[in-house]
Amino acid sequence: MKATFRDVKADIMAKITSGEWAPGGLLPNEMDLADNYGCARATVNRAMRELADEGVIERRRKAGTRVRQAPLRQARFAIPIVRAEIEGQNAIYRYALVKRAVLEAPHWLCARLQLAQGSTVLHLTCMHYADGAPYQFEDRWISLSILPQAEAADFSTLGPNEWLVATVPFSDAEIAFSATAATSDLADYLGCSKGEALFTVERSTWLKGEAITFVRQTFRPGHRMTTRY
Amino acid sequence: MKATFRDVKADIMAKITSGEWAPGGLLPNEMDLADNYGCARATVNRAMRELADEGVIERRRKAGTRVRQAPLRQARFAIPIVRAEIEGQNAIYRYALVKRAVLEAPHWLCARLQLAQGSTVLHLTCMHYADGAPYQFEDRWISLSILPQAEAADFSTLGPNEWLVATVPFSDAEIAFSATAATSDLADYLGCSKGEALFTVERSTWLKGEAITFVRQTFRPGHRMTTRY
DNA sequence: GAGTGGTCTAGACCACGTT
DNA sequence: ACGTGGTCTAGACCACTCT
Repeated sequence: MKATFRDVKADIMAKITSGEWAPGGLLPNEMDLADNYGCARATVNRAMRELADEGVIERRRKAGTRVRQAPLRQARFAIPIVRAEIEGQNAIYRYALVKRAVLEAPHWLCARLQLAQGSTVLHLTCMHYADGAPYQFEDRWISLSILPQAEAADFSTLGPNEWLVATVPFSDAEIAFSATAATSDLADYLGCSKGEALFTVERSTWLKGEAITFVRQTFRPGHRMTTRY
Repeated sequence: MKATFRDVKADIMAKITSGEWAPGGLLPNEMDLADNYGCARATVNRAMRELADEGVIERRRKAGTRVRQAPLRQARFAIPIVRAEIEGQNAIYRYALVKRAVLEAPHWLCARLQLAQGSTVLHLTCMHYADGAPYQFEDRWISLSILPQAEAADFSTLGPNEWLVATVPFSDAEIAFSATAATSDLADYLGCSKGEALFTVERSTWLKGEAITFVRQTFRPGHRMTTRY
């Protein structure tokens, strides 16, 4: 009758959902729980650490472990490459480069990315299609001071999204979701009416504190981003 | 000079970002790494397990550990209570119950929640204000077969959001983000123009497989949901 | 069959924060 | 000062899966 850390986790969770351990309530310490479950303290520790990560309980040295008053509800989102997202829906993916320009970073971009005024950036606008229908409009800005090789890259067949993931696989990012009304340009590209409500994702990316890229992705009308938790 | 699991994690991460261990590449096994770092295998194991959780590496018994080809980019979102969200911005929160009705669940709701046809539900519509200005419109449906006590609850001062979190603290949920155009009703409640683009969150919640509630939260124009990862 | 990661143990020491 | 969680160790056995 040896308990695994999953058993312990499930049992603690059950005692919380059943109300036996109420929000704000103090749980037994790790040693006592280990005795009760007949397992090592490390096993209880792992179970409780994961529950704390998930926002179910709160742990403080000396003060002990408590059930969170307002359980942290949190969701995890996969941030997919557009190609993978479309192909995952069994649709045919097509990519097109709309515009490419090298220019001095506009002020709003410098502010967003904490980029030095006067930096040179690569500005790309692209379209992504699913089964021939407009799927996403991508407005991409890449810092050429950090990624000078982007200027030589061929974005006519490979999207900047994929190029960046291959070139700078790991980075810090800030992501924002919102709803925006279609401008007439966007309406043309996405084949919708001007003013329609469009789901928008904006992402700023840094590598070791240096700004890499900013992107605004605007989806066709009706797009939904979904997850479970 | 013994390495902690954080040291090991950071060093592995550095070797990956520097390109020493390329995407798809095989990493040394846990025993060898433990020897190199001069620590126990369990320490290496924890470091690598966390990196695997974060989507940086992929581990398979016997096949070993590899750097992910396409690193899983994932973001975590806190799903806040509206009150906390508003008060966190140092704004004054105000809540108002707009409508309350007990009725038979409409078909679309039964489909969404896998709810039995003919179930009785409580339908609430509410407004949330920040510093007196419309912030969010809440369209809430609660299953009375699972939560009969909701019928007696007083939602005139406490929002269903908070009541539910207190009553059913833990549950499974599906969440979807999208953009919708303001109907004339919504425009009136949120003080915006009809047709404006509004950020919308829909959430369906189950407890042990039983449908509890469905909610559609529509935010005032310009609302952004932000996170880092 | 054999090599890898997955997990558990019993013990130890440490860091932190409450008291 | 003291009790709690945080982490590490050295060893062990197991589960999976590749060959």
